[in-house]
Amino acid sequence: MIDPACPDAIESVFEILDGKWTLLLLRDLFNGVKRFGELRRSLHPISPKTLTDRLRMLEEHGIVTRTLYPGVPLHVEYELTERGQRLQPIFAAMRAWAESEGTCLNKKTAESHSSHA
Amino acid sequence: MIDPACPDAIESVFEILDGKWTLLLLRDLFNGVKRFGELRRSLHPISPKTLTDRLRMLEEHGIVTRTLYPGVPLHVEYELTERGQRLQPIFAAMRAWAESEGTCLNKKTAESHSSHA
DNA sequence: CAGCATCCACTACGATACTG
DNA sequence: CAGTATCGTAGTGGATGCTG
Repeated sequence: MIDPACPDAIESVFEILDGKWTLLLLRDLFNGVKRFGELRRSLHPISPKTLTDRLRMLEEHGIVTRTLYPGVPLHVEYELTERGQRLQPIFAAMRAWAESEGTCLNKKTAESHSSHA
Repeated sequence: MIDPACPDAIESVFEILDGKWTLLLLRDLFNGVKRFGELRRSLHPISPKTLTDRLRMLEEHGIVTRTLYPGVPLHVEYELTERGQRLQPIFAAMRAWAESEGTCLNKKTAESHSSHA
């Protein structure tokens, strides 16, 4: 049953989590304050454009805060808000499911060979 | 910290939930067995192509089963597997988050000044 | 009824180069 | 360091028409 007052609450949440690097990005931020370059290295082949896009989107949704420390060289820190921290149960539920299903579910569950990444 | 044995479990789950109508589709299926046309009407402006795509994807992931009842006219039923049913806690977590944040989070959080939470 | 085939529009993402 | 600007590409979803 869906709360009538909030019919597509789930979609709203999903909207926040959507995007190619969002989950990994949040995972990093759950571990504490991070700098732009730090995230970039951690997410490895992510482009600066995409990383910025994700960060801005999360900012708009009130999930992360951006803090600029003036000076040269630049220093910017990203940190989860309280609201962002509260997303953790969702991650926990996802992880729990994946683990309970065993085998980490290979991306190609129903096939023997993979062709899509 | 992430389970080292399953580093991107969350991504795997997200991969299943991804796609434009997946969440609403699953929401419908949580309510019981559904027929193609039934889902199509419920998801309203969804195209048959997309609905089929989602259904097939979920089938491949072992989330739903497709049952064909031969005869004319055709009769096909879709139903969640046990594996699919176990996704519910994830939905519950998402819904809980959205509701705890109040206001169902309008898609345009940052547009107007929603200083009141 | 329950799809499949085809074409098309859109947009998300990546690569690259440049700037305060 | 932390981005922005621009461009190109690939994938994703929609519209439509046809079929078992």
